[in-house]
Amino acid sequence: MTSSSGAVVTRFAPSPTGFLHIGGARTALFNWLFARHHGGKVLLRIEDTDRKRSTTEAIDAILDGLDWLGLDFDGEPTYQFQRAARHAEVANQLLESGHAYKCFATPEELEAMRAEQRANKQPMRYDGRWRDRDPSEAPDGAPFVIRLKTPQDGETVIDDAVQGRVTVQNAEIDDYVLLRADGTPTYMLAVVVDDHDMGVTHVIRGDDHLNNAFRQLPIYRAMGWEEPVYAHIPLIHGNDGAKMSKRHGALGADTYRDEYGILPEALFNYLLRLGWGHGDREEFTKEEAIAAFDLDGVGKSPSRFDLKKLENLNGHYIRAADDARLAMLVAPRMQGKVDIALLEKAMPQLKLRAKNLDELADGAAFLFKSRPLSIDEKAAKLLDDNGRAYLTRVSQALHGENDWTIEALEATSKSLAEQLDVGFGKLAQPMRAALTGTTTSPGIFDVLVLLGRDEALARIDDQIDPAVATSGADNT
RNA sequence: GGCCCCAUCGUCUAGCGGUUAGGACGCGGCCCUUUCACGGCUGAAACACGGGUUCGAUUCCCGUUGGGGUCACCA
Repeated sequence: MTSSSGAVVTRFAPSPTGFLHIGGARTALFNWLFARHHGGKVLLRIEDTDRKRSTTEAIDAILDGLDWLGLDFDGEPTYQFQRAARHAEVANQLLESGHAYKCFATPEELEAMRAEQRANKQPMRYDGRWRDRDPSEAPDGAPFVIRLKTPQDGETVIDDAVQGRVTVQNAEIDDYVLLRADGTPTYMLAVVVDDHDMGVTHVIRGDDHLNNAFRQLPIYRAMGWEEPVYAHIPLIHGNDGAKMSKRHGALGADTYRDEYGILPEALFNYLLRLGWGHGDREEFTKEEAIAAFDLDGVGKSPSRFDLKKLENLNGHYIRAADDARLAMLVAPRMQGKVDIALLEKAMPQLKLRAKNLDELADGAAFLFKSRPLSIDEKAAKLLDDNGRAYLTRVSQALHGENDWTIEALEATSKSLAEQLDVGFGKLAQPMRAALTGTTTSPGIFDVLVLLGRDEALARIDDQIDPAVATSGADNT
C-alpha cells in the first residue's frame, strides 16, 4: 500500500464552489485516516481554478467544516490558481516533447462535431482533427488550445485500491485539452501536476473520478513521473439512490452542526462507517479509527445517507460528552436567559433523553421557565381536580421537608403515596405537570432538586386552586 | 446511447466454497419504571435472476435485470 518512495502522502482537493458537503467530508476523512494510519501526511489543496465559481466564503466554510470535524492538515493549503504558471510550463513541455499538440478548432466547430456525433449515435469525443496537422495550416494568430496526444491503441489498466483491476481501451480516451486558449490550465492538467509536485502517493477520491484516472495517467507517463496509487471510493447517495450533490440533497457539515445539532465526533463516526466496515465494530474514537482504518475495509458499492442512524450515534456521543461542553453548546439554542451553571448541573439527566442538541435544549427548557408556568395540553389533563388534590397533599408534605435532597424527597413522597394508598405515579405525574408544564422530564426528584426548594414549591402551589384543592382533598 | 463501476435484511454492514447467513439503525413485543428516555431481553426482516465451475455456492466465472457514475476550452 505504501509507494516505493516510502511515506504516504494523501490530499483532499475540494473546489470552493460551495460548502463542505457530506460526500466531500467523507473523502477528506478517508484521506486523513489513511495518512494518519500510515504515519504519512495529508495535504489540502483548494481547486480554485474556476475563478467565476470560486468564492472566499466557500473556502472559509470548507476550512471551518474540516476543522470542526477534527481533521487537521499538514502544512499550508495549496491554492491551485496560484500555480497556473507551473501548469502552463508542463503543458509546453509536453508540447515540445511531442506528447501534446496545438488544436485550432473553434468552439463552434467542435459543437458541430459533437452534434453530428450525437445525430449518428457515435460516442462523443474529440476526433483528433489537429493531432497530425501542422500548425502552419492555421490562420495567422488564430487562438489555439493545447491537447494531450493520448495513446490510440492498446488498453490501460489501473489496479485501484478499492475498485480492483479496471481496464479501459485507449481508443475510448480522446485528446483532451490541457491548456485553454487563454493559457489557463484545465482541471485534468492541474490535478496531475499538483499531485506530482506535492508528492501525493495515494489519490483517494470519489469514484465519479474513476474515468478521469484513465485520462490523467497518460500525463504521468509522458512526463516520466511516478504514478500514484488510486483509490476510488463509492459515492454517497441520497434517499432516492442518486448521487448526492450540492443541488441534489447534499447538506453541508455546518447544517448538521447548526440545524441538526450533531456533535462532530458523531458525524466523524457515522461517516467512517458509511462505506467502510471493520467487522462488527460500530463505534470508534478518533484514535481507534486511525488504528483500524485501511483501504481494504472500504466497500465497492455506494451507500445511502441515513439521518436516523446518525442521530442514534449522536445520542451515544451526547451521553458520553462532557457536561460543561454540552451546556455551552445548548445555551445558544435556548430562549430567554439561561443559567449555564444550572444547565450543566442538569446535564447528566438531560443528556440521557436527547439525540441532538435541540432535543437537549427542549428538555432543559423547564429549568428556566418563569412563573406561573404555561401548561401544555397533556399536562393540563393531569392537573384536573383529582390531580390537584394530590398536589395539595404533596405540597403539604414537601413544605415540611427541610432536607432537600433526592433521597429525602423520595422517602417523603413515597411514604405519602403509601399513606394515600396510591401508586407513586399518581403523585408524580401531577407534580411533573406542575413543575415543568409538560408530561416528560427527568426523574421527578431530580427536577425538584434542580429547581431548588423555593422555586419547586412555588410552582406546585401555583397550580393549586385553594377552593378546588380543599374539596378534592376530601375525596381522598 | 458509448464506456466504466456496483448488487447480502428498508438502511449501514460482517461474510472472503461447507454458517441456524452475524452485528448496528429503524420497526414490533417484553422487562426495568414516577413520565420520557437510557439499559436489558426478544421478534419480524436479506444473499436480484439465470446459467455454469465444484462433492458443495451468498462466496468463483459468464449472461440477464436493476442501480449508479462519466462522456466540456467545469472541477
